[in-house]
Amino acid sequence: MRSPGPPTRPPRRRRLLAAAAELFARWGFDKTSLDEVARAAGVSKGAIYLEFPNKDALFKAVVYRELAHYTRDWLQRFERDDDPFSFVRMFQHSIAAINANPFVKGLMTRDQRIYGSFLQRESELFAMAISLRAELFGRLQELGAMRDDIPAATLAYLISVIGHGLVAGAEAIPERQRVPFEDSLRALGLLLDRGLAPPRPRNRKAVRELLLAMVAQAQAALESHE
Amino acid sequence: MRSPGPPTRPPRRRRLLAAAAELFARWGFDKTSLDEVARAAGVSKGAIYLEFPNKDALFKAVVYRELAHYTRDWLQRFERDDDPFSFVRMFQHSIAAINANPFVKGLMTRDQRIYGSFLQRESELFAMAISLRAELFGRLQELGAMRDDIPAATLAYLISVIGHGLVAGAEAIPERQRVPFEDSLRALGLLLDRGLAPPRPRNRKAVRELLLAMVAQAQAALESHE
DNA sequence: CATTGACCAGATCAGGCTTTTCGGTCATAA
DNA sequence: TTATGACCGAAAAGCCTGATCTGGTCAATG
Repeated sequence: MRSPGPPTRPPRRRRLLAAAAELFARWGFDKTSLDEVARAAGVSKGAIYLEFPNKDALFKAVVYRELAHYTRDWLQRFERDDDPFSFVRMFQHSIAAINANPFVKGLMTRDQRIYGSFLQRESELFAMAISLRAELFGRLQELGAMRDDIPAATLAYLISVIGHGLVAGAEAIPERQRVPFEDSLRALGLLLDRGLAPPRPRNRKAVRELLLAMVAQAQAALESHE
Repeated sequence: MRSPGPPTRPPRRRRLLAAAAELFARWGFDKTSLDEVARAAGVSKGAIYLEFPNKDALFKAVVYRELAHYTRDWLQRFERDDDPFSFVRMFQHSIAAINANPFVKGLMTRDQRIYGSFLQRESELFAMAISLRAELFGRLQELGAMRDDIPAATLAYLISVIGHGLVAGAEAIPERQRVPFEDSLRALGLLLDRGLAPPRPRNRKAVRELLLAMVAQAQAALESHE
């Protein structure tokens, strides 16, 4: 028996994904050619088509890979944190992890430079980010860990656009008045900590456990996806 | 004696500003020619240069005019509201008014379609929006109407990028998952209402008065600017 | 003296053409 | 059977040239 997932995960596929991730991150979807990817991965161009049906699929696989990385990053930041649970930390870690990953950041801000023409064709990826968040919030509400007088879907949407503003908006603000990313992140955390808190707080330890479990589960799902 | 402000406010200038506002809003800075503006205003092209030193100045004057309109709009929404004071209302009104004015909305989101090449040259306008907000927040903090454990400047920045996310981010979210603007606005209001509240709330009536006075003052300043 | 609009120079655009690039295929090689 | 890379067609990128547009000026007008 083997761990679940498609038949085999040939190393060639990993090398292709790694090479593609690097090139896509640097040059973007449109300006990265499959010839370059093949060369960087040390295989022939034809080999790409033995692993992926087309360029879009390769790119999407890279994004899934990066989403898994992001989730793992988030999880690690969370676990390293001794605070049992608070929205401050949850969002600080989440948005810091988003900001650290160009693909996830680009996904959130619809960065034309990275996603290029892929943007017009694909919407599944964009939808996923929000529904994952909505699901998480719904669970937190059920658990009494988050205010429930606002629908989870609305909160998920709101947090998404706020995150968008935080990572994209920074560039829209004149340098002189910009606030260091960490400062704005902490301030947002403080804001949400109060803004999202339930009327009477629950067992924070249990919430932390649930949260970690959910994130780990999402990460596993993303990784199996490749 | 005459009300303060530059010497005279010839009607020609008003007509030019009105015509320019309409054309710029429809076609954007780059694709609106001064010939068209002159024709729409019923004056000659040369007359534009008797009022404004160049196209940039005309455009900037239009933006100031629109900022004054926006502030008046905000003020009216506020006054029509019987709730003495709450951040819910304050931000709902503010962002609703922003969203209703293409120039202010475009200023906030750095809309290339309206601001075009003007964007690269100008930063003063962008800076102003934030510093006005920072000043307002500072006063609210002094008055004990807003939490003061976060610097006013940081809060102003944060609210700005959140607003950016709210009006710009909407377009970045797949239709299917989008939440009606009013819903997200109300949710944000609820969030900030708790998130920004001071430890012990003050006289809300007084806060409302102060706020109205400050906004009115800002509006007057903008209007005198033309 | 206030106002006009013909005029200018520089930038932009249109379009027709050639060259290059690139996703995807498949006969061939190992 | 697995993997390669030369090859294909379509699309994009350059490129050139002439036409057009447009911000800004200023002699002429009333």
